[in-house]
Amino acid sequence: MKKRYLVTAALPYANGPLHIGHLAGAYLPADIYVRYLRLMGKNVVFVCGSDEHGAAITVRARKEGVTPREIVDKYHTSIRDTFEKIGIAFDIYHRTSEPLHHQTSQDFFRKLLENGQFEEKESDQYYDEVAGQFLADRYIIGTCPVCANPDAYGDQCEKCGSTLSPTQLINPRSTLSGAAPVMRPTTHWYLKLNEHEAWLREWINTGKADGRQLHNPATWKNHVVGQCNSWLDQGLQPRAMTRDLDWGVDVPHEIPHSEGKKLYVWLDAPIGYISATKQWALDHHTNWEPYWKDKDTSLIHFIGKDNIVFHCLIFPAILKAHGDFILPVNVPANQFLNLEGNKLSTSRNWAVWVHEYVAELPGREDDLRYNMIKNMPEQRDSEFTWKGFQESTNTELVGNLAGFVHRVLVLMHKNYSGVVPGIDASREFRSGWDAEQVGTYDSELHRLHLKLEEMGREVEQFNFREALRILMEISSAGNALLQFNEPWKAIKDDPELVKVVLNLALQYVAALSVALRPFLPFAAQRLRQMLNLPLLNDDSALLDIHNELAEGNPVIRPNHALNAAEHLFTRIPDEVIASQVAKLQAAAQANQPAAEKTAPATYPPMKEEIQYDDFAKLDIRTGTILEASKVEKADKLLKLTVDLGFEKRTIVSGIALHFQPEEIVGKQVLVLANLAPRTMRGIESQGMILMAEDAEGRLSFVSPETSWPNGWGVK
RNA sequence: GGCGCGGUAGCUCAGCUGGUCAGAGCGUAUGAUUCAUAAUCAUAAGGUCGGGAGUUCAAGCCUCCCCCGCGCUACCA
Repeated sequence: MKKRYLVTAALPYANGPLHIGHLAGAYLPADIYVRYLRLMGKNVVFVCGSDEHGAAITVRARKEGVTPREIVDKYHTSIRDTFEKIGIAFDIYHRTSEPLHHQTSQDFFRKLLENGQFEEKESDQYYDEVAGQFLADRYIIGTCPVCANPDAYGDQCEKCGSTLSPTQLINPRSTLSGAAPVMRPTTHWYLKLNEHEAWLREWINTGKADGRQLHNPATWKNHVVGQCNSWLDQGLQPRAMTRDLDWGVDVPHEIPHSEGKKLYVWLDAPIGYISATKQWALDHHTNWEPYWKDKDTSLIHFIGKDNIVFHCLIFPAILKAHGDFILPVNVPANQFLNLEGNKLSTSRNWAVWVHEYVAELPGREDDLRYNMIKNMPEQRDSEFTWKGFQESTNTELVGNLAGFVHRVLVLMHKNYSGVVPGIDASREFRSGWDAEQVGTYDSELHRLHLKLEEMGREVEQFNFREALRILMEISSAGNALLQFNEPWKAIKDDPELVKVVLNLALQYVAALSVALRPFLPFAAQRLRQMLNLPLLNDDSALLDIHNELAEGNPVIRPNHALNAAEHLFTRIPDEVIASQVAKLQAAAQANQPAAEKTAPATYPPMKEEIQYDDFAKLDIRTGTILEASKVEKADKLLKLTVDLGFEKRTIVSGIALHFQPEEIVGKQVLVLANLAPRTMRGIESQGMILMAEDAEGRLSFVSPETSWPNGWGVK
């Protein structure tokens, strides 16, 4: 067992609020894990913070007519408060705009440079000649090559979610000036990731690095290892660690060619974990370094699956390249959470926003946490539905758990005025775990202990759904214990039985008041209050219970006075669910027409003026498609044979997503006939078919109005 | 097209290196019960473990082919 733990949760990007997908993906599992470790008396630091740099934030700022600073301040505050309200208990929630972070990142850059980890390379990037600056991917918009959305960004299309590069965009234009950008050379520092490939492969697959066993790869999730190997097998390439950005951490100024260059996200965001730890250490007058550099520290990154490669390959490479840092022992990435059958989408407003949830359903933080843990996407994508949320709350939390707690407390007050009775330990009764079995107080306490241990093992293996299920089993067994022994009847003629049974049931409740804290921290405190036990802080309360149970001691001693019974959870009425569903749909619909309305307004800008001679260079001919077939191994390409009258041409055209080969045979088309041949997928294309494209990205052939002879010119 | 991860009872999901692995929770049905928020407890339902072929004494779990979902990636003049 390691001496200390450092747990990180992915830094939220400060250009929008938090939704339930973020929660289920990274923050909730991290929070459960950390709270559990604390209850077990472990030394653990849990860090997170806002990722506040990058072009998306400046784009948003310009759109809203404010400064980037105002954007990140707004969302940093909102996200931080939302985490607090939903009970995510970071030791520190830092931010990457802090000077401490800038220094930390720059120091990393200097160290990597010093270690010879970079190569300076020139590449061509889009440049806006009107605005006079290089364009971040996010500053370039154009038509998405996948879904034909005319307003896709250079890094991603928000309509279809495709990851893009600016050169893939059709008709790219600058968001700064509207001008068509031009390619221009620029210099950047590239991390020689290729040199790290070999050890990364070994480390990922065997857990060994530099001959030392650092982790057991069998404990890593399949999809994490799989995704890494997929990358490794394709060969790691040097990756640019700097960009031409205007909002971020400067490349240290003393370094030549650093003007205008910022550290790219790889050398910015993950280092935020380190600067957060530094700030935490400053605040607590302690040293941050053991948490990042001591072999006896377990470093664990909680992230969503979109972050696997960053955290399992690139960041470890950076840490190793630096030289002094430890590597993560696990990166338990979750998959994605869907909402009511569709992917969560910030831009389409298909989401449950956490800040709205906590405002609209106050006091129901744990209801949400419970349902999200129950459906946590641990191994595969999973689904949140309002109906399911209502069901899990009403049946499992209210019916099973709160019902159990309430009936125990009520029976305690009815029979013993709320004072825990002493018991006859030799008295036998029917076990709540099995109606056929006879149990004693000691044997049943022992069984409780085993269950708690079982739960703990699951948490340690990041199986949070299973861990929570085991706790609910304790509640069910408690209910069964009451059911089988019927204390409400036995009180008349067998009072000793009632004492044992109720005392035992109360031990279950008391154990749950601690064990539930990682999952349902608010309910756990309510329960403590009801039991008249001290509220939990982050001491080793669960470890203490383990120790007591191991000795055969109860969790609550006789003569302890309980507080009044209350409802731990309340039912969610149908109206609440109906209004949430309606709200979700209204938001989605409001968003739909808006997209259509704005679309026609964004015609591609006019290209620069040309002379007749330029036009005259184009040799456009009429032709007829004779044959058409799909190109092997290409989704978008059709191989066409076109009759130009005087000859037949083979033309490869990227229209396969729009037309079936059969339906276009015989079609009359216009062909740009003197375009230089180009080979695609091994086929030489001898020309280009002219197509019209609309705002939706639909394509139409451009043809003569009526049947027309092949091979004649167009002017 | 390539690669990765998935496709298990109505729903949401567990099933590690092949041999009590055919499971859990919810929903449903029937019965029991009334201390408890129309809560609880018991029992049941017969799911060809995406489809097909193969390896093996034995396969959700291994191999091959195919289909579907998600992610990454290639092609788009």
